Amino acid sequence: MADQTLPAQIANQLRRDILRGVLRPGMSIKERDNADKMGVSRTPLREAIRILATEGLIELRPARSPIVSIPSIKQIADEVEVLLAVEKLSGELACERATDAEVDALAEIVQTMSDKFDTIDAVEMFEIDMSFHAALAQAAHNEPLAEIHGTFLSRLWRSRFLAAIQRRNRERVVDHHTHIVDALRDRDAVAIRAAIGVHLDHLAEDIIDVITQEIAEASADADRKDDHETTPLRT
Amino acid sequence: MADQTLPAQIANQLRRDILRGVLRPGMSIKERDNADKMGVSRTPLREAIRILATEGLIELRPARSPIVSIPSIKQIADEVEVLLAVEKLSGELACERATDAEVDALAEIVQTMSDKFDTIDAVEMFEIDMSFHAALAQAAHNEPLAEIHGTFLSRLWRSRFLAAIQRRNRERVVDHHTHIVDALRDRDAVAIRAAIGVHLDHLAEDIIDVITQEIAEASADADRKDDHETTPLRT
DNA sequence: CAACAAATTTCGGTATACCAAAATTTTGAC
DNA sequence: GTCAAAATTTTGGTATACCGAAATTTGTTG
Repeated sequence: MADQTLPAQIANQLRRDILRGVLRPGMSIKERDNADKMGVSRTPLREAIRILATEGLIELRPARSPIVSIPSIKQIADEVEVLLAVEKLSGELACERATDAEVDALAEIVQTMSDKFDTIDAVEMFEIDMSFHAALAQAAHNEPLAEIHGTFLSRLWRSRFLAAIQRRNRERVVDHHTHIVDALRDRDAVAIRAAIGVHLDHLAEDIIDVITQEIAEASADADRKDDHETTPLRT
Repeated sequence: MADQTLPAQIANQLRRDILRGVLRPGMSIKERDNADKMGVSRTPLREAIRILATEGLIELRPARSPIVSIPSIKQIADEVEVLLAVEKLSGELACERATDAEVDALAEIVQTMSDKFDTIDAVEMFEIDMSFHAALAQAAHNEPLAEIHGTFLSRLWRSRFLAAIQRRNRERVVDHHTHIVDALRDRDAVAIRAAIGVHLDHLAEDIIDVITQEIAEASADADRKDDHETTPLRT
């Protein structure tokens, strides 16, 4: 892990905190506080914040504290729309260009999913899911494509995660991925687009449900102090 | 123009220099030199470099000077592939969602293109072209989509520009755009995908030609000092 | 003259200092 | 007690200082 640059490491840490919900949407990320907390100076932390901003996890406001992004339903829907197109293209290109070894690697990941389904927790399952989609982008042999694919995956990470822990069932998680690999084995571009479409359409619905719920909760305690973990009592 | 942040302004300046060829592919961008030259400190210039790096115009190398990206043919082909998919999606969504006013605005741009074709230079024509594609992304009413569309447009800006000044003819520049607007007027998603496909397929060929040529030239004087405008004499 | 090694310079990465704009708190008037 | 205005603190933006790693130059040796 030490082979990454310091800003990248800091970004990883912050990303985890955001995605796991330690830093909740709307909270401000103060440069000094977080820099001190992590034992680094403001400079690399600042850079880390920019990284997460381009990933869409943090929202920069000129001359104000950056805040953890509060994705609207429309925004999430838009992002799913893009992810859908990007992943369909990846699948299509992978049908043309993937090596047999790469297809086997994808199949391996799905097998792992199936094997471990009942023994691991949602976070671990989710990380496997992420690795599957990353491997698919790799198999398309188009680096910039893999790059934006990664960007949108991480933008939707938290939403997907929240959706995943609610709608956890073997059929969705395993079968849909199996369909994708099967289509890839057959080098069937039409089938893979369809499989990915089904996969993400379901995802979109799940996400919308979860976010709608979260927004409802958020407006319930809208006046909480947003830079403290605990809600302080009013004196 | 003063309403932008300082790093953004610096990035704009550098971007222009790169796209116009003042900073040629392979040249190193030293923080101190450029900061002094532009009368700012290293901090905002550093940030500007990161911005351009995410746009793909600059390549960061750990512990080394960043260099102006030297896109390979494969890389450009990959980027065109992505741009194609992104713009097709934009067109499709625009067919569903564009307001009549937005369609009119697009048509207006094409009209301007046609009117001014014989009187303005390649750079100006190109900027109009860029504004057309940006407006199309806007009409799709999907902000993250417009964002990555912009990213890939700027990554391909220089290549497209080089291609444009070589293959300049009214039929390509005007007719193709007209087809796109017509399809949009008809709200015909299939037609607009086709029109965009034709447009960018031609573009891809042109770019490949130009870049092949540029690479050939570059290897001819491969040993030039890459951080000076003029080739210094060896003593 | 060539080649390798040591000294020097250059340069990116990080930390720190300073400033101006925002936000917050305090204070004073009504 | 309330509200507004002023003083204070907080915070992001920028400049500068410092460090260690790379690259370059210089010097030495065969």
